[in-house]
Amino acid sequence: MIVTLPDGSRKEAKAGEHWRDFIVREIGQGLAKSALAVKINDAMKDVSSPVEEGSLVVVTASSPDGLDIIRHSASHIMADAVTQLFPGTKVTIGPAIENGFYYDFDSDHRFTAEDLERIEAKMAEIIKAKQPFARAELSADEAKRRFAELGETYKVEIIQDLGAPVVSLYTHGHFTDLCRGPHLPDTGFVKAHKILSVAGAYWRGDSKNKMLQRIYGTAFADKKSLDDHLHLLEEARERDHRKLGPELDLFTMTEDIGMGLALWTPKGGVIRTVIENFWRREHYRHGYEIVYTPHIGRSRLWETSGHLGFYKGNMYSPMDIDGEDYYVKPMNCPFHIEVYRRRKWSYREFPIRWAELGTVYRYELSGVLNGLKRVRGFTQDDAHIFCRLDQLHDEIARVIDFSLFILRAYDFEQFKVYLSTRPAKDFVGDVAVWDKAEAALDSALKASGLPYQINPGDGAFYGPKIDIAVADAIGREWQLSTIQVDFNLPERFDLTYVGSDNAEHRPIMIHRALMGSLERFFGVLIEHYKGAFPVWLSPVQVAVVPVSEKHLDIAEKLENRLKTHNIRVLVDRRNEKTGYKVREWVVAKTPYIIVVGDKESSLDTVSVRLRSGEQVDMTLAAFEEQLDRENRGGAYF
RNA sequence: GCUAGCGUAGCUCAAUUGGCAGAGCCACCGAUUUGUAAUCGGUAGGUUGCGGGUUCGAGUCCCAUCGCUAGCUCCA
Repeated sequence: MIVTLPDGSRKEAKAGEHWRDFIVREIGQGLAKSALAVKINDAMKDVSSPVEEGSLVVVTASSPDGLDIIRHSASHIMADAVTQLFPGTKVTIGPAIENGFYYDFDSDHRFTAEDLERIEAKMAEIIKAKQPFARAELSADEAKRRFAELGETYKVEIIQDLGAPVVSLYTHGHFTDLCRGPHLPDTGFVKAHKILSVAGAYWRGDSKNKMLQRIYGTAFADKKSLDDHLHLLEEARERDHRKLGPELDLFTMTEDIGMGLALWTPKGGVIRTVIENFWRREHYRHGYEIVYTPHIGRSRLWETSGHLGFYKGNMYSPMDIDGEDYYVKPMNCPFHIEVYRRRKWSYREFPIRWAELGTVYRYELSGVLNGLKRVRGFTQDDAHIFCRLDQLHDEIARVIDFSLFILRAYDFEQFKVYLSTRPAKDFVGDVAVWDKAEAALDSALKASGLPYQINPGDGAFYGPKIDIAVADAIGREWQLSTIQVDFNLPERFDLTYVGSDNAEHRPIMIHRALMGSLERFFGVLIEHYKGAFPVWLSPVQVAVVPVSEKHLDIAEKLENRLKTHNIRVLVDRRNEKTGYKVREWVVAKTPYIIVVGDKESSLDTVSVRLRSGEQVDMTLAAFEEQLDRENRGGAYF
């Protein structure tokens, strides 16, 4: 029996022996010890499973596959611990997930924070005992009988639904679970684990089913990786825009206004003003025109657009105006289309690019609302491009470039791009047009030089789309830009243009948003910058702290001088000690704090305190030059 | 929407088994004239989210409601 290793070497395996023995003999003791599982012909198997012919990859903790196995095994260990500590608990499913694992339990007992600690400790015992994971295969009927005897009704249901004649069970210690595997050689391979939280989850994710208790945990190959991960969680907590936003007085939400509706405070307003001005300036520069449209429209509009058919669940009830139903807009597109429909268009005028910071309202389930990241009222940095099919490639390429330009301005450096293609069924438009559009998106992406991933069948029913996600300062991914081709609305609204052949043709529409929504983008920015906005975005760029009342004159002189540079500068006139005032501006994450006293009477040099806490004396001229640069010339305020 | 947890002054938090709602910061007033992360003293601030109920007595227990937080298939 021939086994091919990743380096291409071919080894002889003895029929009947287990992978562990093979690895010890043919590869080495070291790898045998760190082997968590094997991947034979791309199928994951236990190290204790019999050898097979094919190409072998030994899975260790350093691979994502290995980490998944550690976590999956950890979820079994957790289920073991929970059933030991809380007899009568029914187990359901417990997969490895992106940053850990979970297991869903059905129990009359409500798991508390203290319970989680006990579970974690019990798991440590099981891990210390190095109990081997043993695989057994048996008939589905036999397995059903065994789980039924144990009262594990969910397992019986799962086996039923699987419909497979034979299923596999994994046992460690006295705990047996239905599982596809593979698993670690023994429980001791879980080197670091942590139980994180508990929350409700419906059986099979269906709200009609019973609510189970889902316990989340994570596991790693070593203590340091776990600690790093916990630090990341802590870091995320510190950056949380829901904490920083009100703390830095950037935005607020009130019970009286309603959930999911944000208020931008004056300081947040400064940031938004800069973001919007930058956006407007760059849109004009990039060949867009800006339009403004109202917040409501007659039901007839939304019938034509199809929103009342397929989007009604996200729209608010209509209001009656003179006996007519009007709807608050959940999207801007029908309005831009009406702008288009006001007259005839020639192919010579294409492409047409219309942008709007359009405020929309969408019903979202109360439970999914989340700070600024998921709200019910928000402003999209929306635009619609009307073009011909042959212009699609260039237009998409331009939008991608533009998107990256905008996002890079906010210090996002890493991007992930997703191309979603035609759904298998339930789509509008010709397949041939879809194919051409997808080819255009694909080649535009290739031209951008960005790596991208194709999500087959994930496109909207009306056209393929490109989504761009950024990685923030701590590596979390946020999908911001979306570029969607639309074959549907031009059809529904019977949009036309006159071609060179003097005949009428159907334009293609592109919907796109670069930041997504200003609210969500702001939330992401707060976390990305940890509230320490770069100078051009900072609400207060320079705080001038006079040492005493005697120095108010010189402070105001400095203030006026900086104002001529369009700098947002404030003099702290309060009757407090210097240290007190400095502290407050530091806490507010002000980029520059300048203390002025007797030493600065001439203002030739100023004493500048940087965010780092470093204090530098520099000439006023040099400081102004630096500010101008960092403030992008004050062009956006 | 559903499940669980949580709502005390603008903020951060106290308040024994049900037994007089309190502190610091912030704000305001006064003193102080200050040199790079908190000067001192005083004053004000509350129908304990809102509404019911149990009780001699409710921040505490019960019901309802509003809001916040976590989660609600990444399928054995």
